Amino acid sequence: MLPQTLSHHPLENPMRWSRYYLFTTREVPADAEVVSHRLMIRAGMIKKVAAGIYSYLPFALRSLQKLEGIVRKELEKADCVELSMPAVQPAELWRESGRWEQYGKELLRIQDRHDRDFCFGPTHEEVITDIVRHDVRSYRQLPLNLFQIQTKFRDEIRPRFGLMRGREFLMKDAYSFHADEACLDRTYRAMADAYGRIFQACGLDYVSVDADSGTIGGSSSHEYMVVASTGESVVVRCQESGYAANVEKAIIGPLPTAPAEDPQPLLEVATPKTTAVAEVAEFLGVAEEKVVKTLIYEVDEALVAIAIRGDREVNEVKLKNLLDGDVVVLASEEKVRQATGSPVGFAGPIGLSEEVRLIADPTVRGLTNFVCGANKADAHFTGANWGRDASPQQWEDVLLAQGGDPTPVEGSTGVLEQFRGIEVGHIFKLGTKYSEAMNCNFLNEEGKGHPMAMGCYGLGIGRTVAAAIEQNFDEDGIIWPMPLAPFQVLLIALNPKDDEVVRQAEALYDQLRERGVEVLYDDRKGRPGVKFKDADLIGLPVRVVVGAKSLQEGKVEISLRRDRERQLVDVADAVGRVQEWIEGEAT
RNA sequence: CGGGGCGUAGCUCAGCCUGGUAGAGCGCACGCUUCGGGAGCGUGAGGCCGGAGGUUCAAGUCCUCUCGCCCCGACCA
Repeated sequence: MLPQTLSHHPLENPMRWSRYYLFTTREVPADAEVVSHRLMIRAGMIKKVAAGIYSYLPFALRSLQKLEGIVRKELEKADCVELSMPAVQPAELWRESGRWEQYGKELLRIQDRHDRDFCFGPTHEEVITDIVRHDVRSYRQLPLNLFQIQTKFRDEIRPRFGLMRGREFLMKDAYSFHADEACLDRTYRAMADAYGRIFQACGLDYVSVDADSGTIGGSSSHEYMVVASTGESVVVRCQESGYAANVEKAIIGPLPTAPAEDPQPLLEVATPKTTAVAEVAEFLGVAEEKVVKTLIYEVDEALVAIAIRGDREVNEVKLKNLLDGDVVVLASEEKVRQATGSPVGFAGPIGLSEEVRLIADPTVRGLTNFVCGANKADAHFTGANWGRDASPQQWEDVLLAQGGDPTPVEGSTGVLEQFRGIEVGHIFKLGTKYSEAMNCNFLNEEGKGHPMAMGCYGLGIGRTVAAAIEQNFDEDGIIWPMPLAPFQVLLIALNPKDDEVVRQAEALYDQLRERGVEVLYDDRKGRPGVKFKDADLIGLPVRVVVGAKSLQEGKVEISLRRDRERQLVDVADAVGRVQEWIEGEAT
């Protein structure tokens, strides 16, 4: 998308609703589940073309462009320079980085007329690295930081929630190149600051969290989460210690453990048909924390047993990173039988098949006389103890953190709270992963070649606008934060058949435009009720109503969408008051 | 990819079990009344019932296949 300015000469840009392309609806398809999706459809912002693929109608486009403007301004402050790369990319580059094979089905692969392979870019590390390696030779040219705002495509397994998880989506992506890690660290921090300013400027309640770096790879990574109950990500945070992380990544402080007991003999007890931890615990009259749950995972071809406290869950992202497997899934019934010699539900760390690697989570380390499956149908052990009865090959943290857990920050007694968020930004330190694979090198002071250190910084444009709605709405519609509002003001001619109403409304319209106010003028020949309902639905921050009744006293009514408290002001004062309010709402 | 569901008017959906004249609400057009919180009455336009095969005297309805979409689970800005 090319840069566009919203500060056109006002009089050249008449925005009369009767001539504008904005069609609201009362009804919404049953599958629009989340608020932002429903409201964007009802407010005539987006139109689905195919699964996960939308047209941005004019009203939505203005909001997207507002956000783009904020992003540009803040990135330029961070010395980040805009460019634009192609959406369609040759397979050749992706083969060079190794991702043509790695990326999987999410990468939309296409062929041209000569049967040459291309993909529709889901991200642009390869292209940018290719550009930079040709132009940059010397450390003197570094660091560099480049960004674009562009349409990307990821062939998501399951697109949903409108713009929140489309297949085609608008993203700002930036890439930085450095002579050393220290320089990368500085830019990474500068970008983190810029992101903070961007989300703050949008009026969003957000939090930045430690994140897993996923398929993009690299060392350090942070996500920016907009707090929303409909978010698809789960986040934990400790206000006291300042720790915040995606649960995929989150670590916790040591959990309190029961005091060690004198060892008891290992005893096999009959536990007919009790497979779930809760059942076992109740049947044997022990706490769930004293049960060691053992899960059998298939990692590529191998089998791995994971021992974890009975009342807790395994974090499969951590597990996947730990085992470095392409596919990590819970084992099939058949494989479980192979590993344990018993049906699902009776696995335990004692007496597993030789070929199964046992990994135990620290949550079970301090347990004495614990309960676990006996690797035998309808049987469990009591009085089990590490060392004497079983010894894991590895102790590794594979715990899924949850609210109420202690913060991992040493010296703090803080507790994690858990909430949901929408991931609107993600920044990574890539290191030299791509520069090495693709020979993106520079010469240092000694004239020696080195791969450049890289960072990459994504920000979902469409998703952020959706998140803004997700965070700012009521039962009647959207409540735009001023910085992202498609227009600042909605001016309504309430009785379009009344000549005086029209005359005054037109005059106000001209005056507002002359002062550079972004105003949508509802000049439609509709009934008042319809206009009010539409006004609430589309949610522009400031509303000005010119109606026959108040006009008889020389007044017009102004209100904010946020609180809808109406004030009558003299016609002559209206424009000034509106401008004051716009200033006040500008966050 | 596994499991479930849906394709009928511009939109949201009924009708399908139990085969026999194509429906409702909203929207749209026209008229009269109404006119500061999605008006009332009347009239009207609008459909290859996703597509292809089959069963049947007869298929929106039953069967098979296909395409598309959606929901629940494994991916990510």
